[in-house]
Amino acid sequence: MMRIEFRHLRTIQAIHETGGLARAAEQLNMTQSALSHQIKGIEDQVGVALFARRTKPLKLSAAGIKLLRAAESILPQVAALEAEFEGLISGKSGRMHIAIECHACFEWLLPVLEAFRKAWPEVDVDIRPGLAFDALPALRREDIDLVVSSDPEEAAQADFTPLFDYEPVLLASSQNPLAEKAFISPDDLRDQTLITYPVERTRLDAFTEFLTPAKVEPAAIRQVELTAVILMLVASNRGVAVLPDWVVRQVQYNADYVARPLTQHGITRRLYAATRHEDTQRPFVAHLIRLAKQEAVRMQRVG
Amino acid sequence: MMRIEFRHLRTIQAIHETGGLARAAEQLNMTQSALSHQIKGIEDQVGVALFARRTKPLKLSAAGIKLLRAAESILPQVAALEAEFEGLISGKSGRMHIAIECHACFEWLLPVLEAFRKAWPEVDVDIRPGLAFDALPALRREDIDLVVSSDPEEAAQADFTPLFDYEPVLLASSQNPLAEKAFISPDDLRDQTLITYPVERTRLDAFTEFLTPAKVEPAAIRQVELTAVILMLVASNRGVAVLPDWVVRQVQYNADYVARPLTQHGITRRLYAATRHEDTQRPFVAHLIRLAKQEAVRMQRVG
DNA sequence: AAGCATTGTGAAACAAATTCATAATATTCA
DNA sequence: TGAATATTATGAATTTGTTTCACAATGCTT
Repeated sequence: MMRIEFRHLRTIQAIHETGGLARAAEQLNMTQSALSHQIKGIEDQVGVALFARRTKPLKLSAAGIKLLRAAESILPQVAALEAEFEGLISGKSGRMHIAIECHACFEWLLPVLEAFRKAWPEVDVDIRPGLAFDALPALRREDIDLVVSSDPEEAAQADFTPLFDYEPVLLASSQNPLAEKAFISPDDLRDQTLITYPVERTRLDAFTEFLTPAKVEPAAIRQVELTAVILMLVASNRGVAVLPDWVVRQVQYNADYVARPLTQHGITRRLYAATRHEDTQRPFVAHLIRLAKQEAVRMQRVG
Repeated sequence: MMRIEFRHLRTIQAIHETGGLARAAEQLNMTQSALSHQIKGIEDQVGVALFARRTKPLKLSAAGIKLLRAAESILPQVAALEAEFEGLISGKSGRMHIAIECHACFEWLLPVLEAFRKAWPEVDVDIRPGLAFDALPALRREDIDLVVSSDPEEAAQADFTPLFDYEPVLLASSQNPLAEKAFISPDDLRDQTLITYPVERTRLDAFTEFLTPAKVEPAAIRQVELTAVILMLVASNRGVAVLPDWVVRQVQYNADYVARPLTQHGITRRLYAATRHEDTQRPFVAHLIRLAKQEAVRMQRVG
């Protein structure tokens, strides 16, 4: 059982254009006989005559005209699709869905994406919230294409490209007694309210790098979504927070805060872009990572 | 070299709907293996991965989604086309392009077509002017589907179905001397201006049935397109005309005209519907002819 | 009516899609 | 983690569909 196929649409269009089987056949690189068989094929299948047969230069019948109209509407759609695929192959277009484990990174990432969109207008860019946890498996299964993370995992078959180093620092109101100290020790937080983003402890530098190793628990924990709100709460001395130095630096003009290193010599963390191995070298992926690094440098200078 | 085919569109849609090769295969009455080969086929052809392969219930990739979108747009168009063909096959739809050799028939045909359009809304109805001459060859080559004619030709392989008989009569102003006569002889027109439709003499009853056999030429001939204008000119005694009795009857309430038979016993002509032999029995063709006869009967009663 | 241009046809050759059987791989659950 | 289960992949054989070749048939032109 033969159905209408693209071949038939191309054939009917070619016959109409050239006004004859033989010429159409030439245009399609086939024999005239093939086209004759082909037409007979669909006519038998759909049960209507596509051409007026009494006339010699074959002429479209009413049904044939309907088919031609369909061809004229459908074939360009397919051509457009193939052009899109062409873009995917040549690397001009693609998808760049990003997950950020580092909660504060949102503000840094936005200008990066803005620049990226200008350079790669055909790439479909998005930040996927909600999968900050389990981002690496999602990366592997192609739910997303890039993860901003500070925990490179050997196991995950992904490339971790370093973006920039930062220092998690303690941010406290200048009214807070801790403002007196030159640096902060874990014990200093026993009687403090710690304000964090609403994510697991294992994703928070304050715990993974500082409190948990020292087995110290703060007096209270308060979870807040927005960086701006955290800063407000700290300013009014309702708690202290651990944030990347560059976040702090961007608000330091405000005298209500003080920033202090964690431990005597401070802690240094490194942020990575995790990508699937086969993607890392793709032009627009590499470009996004480059832009991200540049933005990081610019950001460090703000201080 | 394999191209994108409808089969691929149906496949990707089915896989998306059912969420798996095996289930999609069942829906399409194929084996899972066939689908696996099939998608491998297009992927090789278009050069992009349509599915994320690391995951087990196969999931569409960015390119796959584009293909799915195309499928969702294209497949309904094809379905609609096939439905149209279905209509053509079942005889509910079709084309009914009509040529009228008989110039006066226009007014009689219009109400017929009005009724016909209501009964067969899916049939594409039209009156094709301009090919009043050579209408029978056009019928044979399927340029048109029905010819209203009063000259059945044996040669033309067409069916001539009688519609109704009429009598061409002479129409003259009541001021005209001919109004005194009980019937008209060819010689009576020697000193008259004859008003006719602008077509060849061989298509005018006045010549073919009356003047030409008698080798009589009127004093002058004036050609006018519209029946209403002919009537007006006759009323103001600017000439005489030969028109079918039923045309005359429709205006006879107007005392300015008189109608007189041609020759002592009058001339009788018969109008036919010519159709291609293979079409004559098609339901909507037969119906149109029936409607035409009915309208003719109704029209004769007006007098 | 003859000649030319065009379309149609059947058999053979060719190309492609599908199946069968089974392997490989991912996911789930204990 | 490993066994069980579900899902997809693969190769060879088979089936199905398409194209070609050679020539027949038909319509068109003069």
